[in-house]
Amino acid sequence: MATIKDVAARAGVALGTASRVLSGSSQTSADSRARVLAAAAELGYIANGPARSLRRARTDVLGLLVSDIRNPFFSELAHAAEQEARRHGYTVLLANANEDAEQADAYLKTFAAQRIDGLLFSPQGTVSPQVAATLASGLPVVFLNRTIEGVDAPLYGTDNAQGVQQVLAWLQRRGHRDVAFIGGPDGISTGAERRAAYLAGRRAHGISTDDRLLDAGDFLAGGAAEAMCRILDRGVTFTAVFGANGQTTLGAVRALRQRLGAEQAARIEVVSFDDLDWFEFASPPISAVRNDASSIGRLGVRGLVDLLAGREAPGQRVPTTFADRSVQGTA
Amino acid sequence: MATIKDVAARAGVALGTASRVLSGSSQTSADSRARVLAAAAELGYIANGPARSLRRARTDVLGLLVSDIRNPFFSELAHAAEQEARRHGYTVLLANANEDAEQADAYLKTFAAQRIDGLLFSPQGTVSPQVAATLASGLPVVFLNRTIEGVDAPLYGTDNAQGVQQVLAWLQRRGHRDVAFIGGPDGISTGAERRAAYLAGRRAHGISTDDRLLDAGDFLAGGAAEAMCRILDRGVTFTAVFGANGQTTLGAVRALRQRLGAEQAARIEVVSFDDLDWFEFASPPISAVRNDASSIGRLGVRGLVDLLAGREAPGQRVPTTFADRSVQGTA
DNA sequence: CTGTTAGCGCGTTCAA
DNA sequence: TTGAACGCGCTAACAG
Repeated sequence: MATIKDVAARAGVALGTASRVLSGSSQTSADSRARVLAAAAELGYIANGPARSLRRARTDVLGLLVSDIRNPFFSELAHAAEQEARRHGYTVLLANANEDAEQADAYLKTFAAQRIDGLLFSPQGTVSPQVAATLASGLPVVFLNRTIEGVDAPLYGTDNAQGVQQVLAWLQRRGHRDVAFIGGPDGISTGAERRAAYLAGRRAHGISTDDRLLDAGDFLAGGAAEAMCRILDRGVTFTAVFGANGQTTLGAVRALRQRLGAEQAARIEVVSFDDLDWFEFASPPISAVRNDASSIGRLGVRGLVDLLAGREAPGQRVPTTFADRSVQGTA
Repeated sequence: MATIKDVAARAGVALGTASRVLSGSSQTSADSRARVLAAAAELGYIANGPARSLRRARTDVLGLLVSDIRNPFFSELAHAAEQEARRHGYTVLLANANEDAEQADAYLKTFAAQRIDGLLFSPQGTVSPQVAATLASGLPVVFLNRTIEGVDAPLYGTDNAQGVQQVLAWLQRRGHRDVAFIGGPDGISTGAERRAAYLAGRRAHGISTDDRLLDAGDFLAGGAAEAMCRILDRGVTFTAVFGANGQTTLGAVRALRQRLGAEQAARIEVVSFDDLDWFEFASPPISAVRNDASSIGRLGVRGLVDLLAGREAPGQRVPTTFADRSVQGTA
């Protein structure tokens, strides 16, 4: 692979001149500029990133640590973040914690070794030693979607309170009184916020405050299905189910159909935080809070870029919209 | 951030000794080993990756370029690949071409700049100049799921012929004669292979050879919906639809329901290459070829690791299974 | 087994 | 504007 030395030799200039042309740092004569560029093109020169990083003490790489890349919310977020980062001249190193604090720690170490310039982080909720070390290191950090209590880093995430309000309003409009709520882990900020907003608002929207209708999973389909089963086992009746994220709703619907059969299950209306492709096909169709992953990813990157440029990054709550798919004439 | 020099000073040994202990290259005395390790722990030393890469002329980073990270098949594949790579001591740099050859080129350039050690590649089908340069550079490459005609690199992918056979057998068992087929781009190897297998096998399975029942999209929901509409517009009747990948099936179902309404659409059976979470909830449920993304990702990484170690990597077709969800008593 | 030293490729400083 | 020289942090080669 050609080095800058090869380029300089071919262009008949000194190494320094070639470097100046290629990294555009200072003025060069039109003549040497042209010759260096031509030589570089002929040789297919691509600067050696590690060498450049070593010298400049920055990598132009941002780390993105998400909790579960198979969750469509995060894969869309990752996609948007990547696009936005590229626009600002950064490469994204994507890591998937797989909802597992140990893996998150391992990746944070990898990020540190790679000397990323900044971190986009969707945390598990716990402050492990590695997380603490990362935060203490002075690395610019932005939280995406989830935050950690007491940590001073801007959060770019969904307006959970607003989303839950939309669900509550919908439940009331649909006349539901007995509603099963399947939340997420309380240690994850989105889980806690959505649960808190639901508990705070249910009475005012005419919804039963019977806590036997409440349970929580792990924000994955499996744990949510178990939670749904526990509620069913308690023998309280309900006419609607509210799943606190997309995977949770998936698990809940699965459990309902398995336990009650498709026909009985279809008598229960389902509403979800997070909108998924197939909700329109469910019977009955599932209404949902649209959680704008793209915007969160994009804004998060912009915030981090601001931080890196020494500017302020205040964080931001992204508004939700509600997709009402309830069928006319039923209630 | 602490350097190896700091560690050596603190441990009271020379730089080289610290390096030997920390990278475990050669034998060191138990004493210096203990002292270096202690010093490193106290300082929270993490080796500078770029510097190490520069010196060793390798990065221990693998590039993974997928065509669409928002496609669940690829997000699962990426997840599995990442896990497997980690087991072998590699970090994965994930890039998303977004089904766009230009973006793919941009990422290949980034990979080259980062000096990745090897590439896992799910190509668009076209050999752009950048793809050609990458292949010509001698970088070890493995294709995942898709290949490029005439390029000599091992492919780890689905056994498309087998999968299509399973669909054909199912269609025959269900007594379908008039089947609409929505394929993918012919330039993508999976699109071409699935289409070829379908065309080759349909007559033997008692399926109409009327080519008005054939169309193709872009392997995304939007293009597939358009293809479905074109078939509907031709006015030929059919009792089943076969979507050549998951997103295609999604688009097809959407189009059917929009054009025919949910009730009429429910009279048409749908079968898919790729299995998605929600197929069990569709009415009627959608049967599907299970496409083992995890295995493909895992095997691909192993193949690339073999290549990097100077061993052979023959490539492999991963067998499919079929999820028959057809409802008893109907046909 | 350990200390010393060269140099990976690059950007930047200092002189000219 | 340009050339020459230095050093980023690390590993490997060599000498002891």
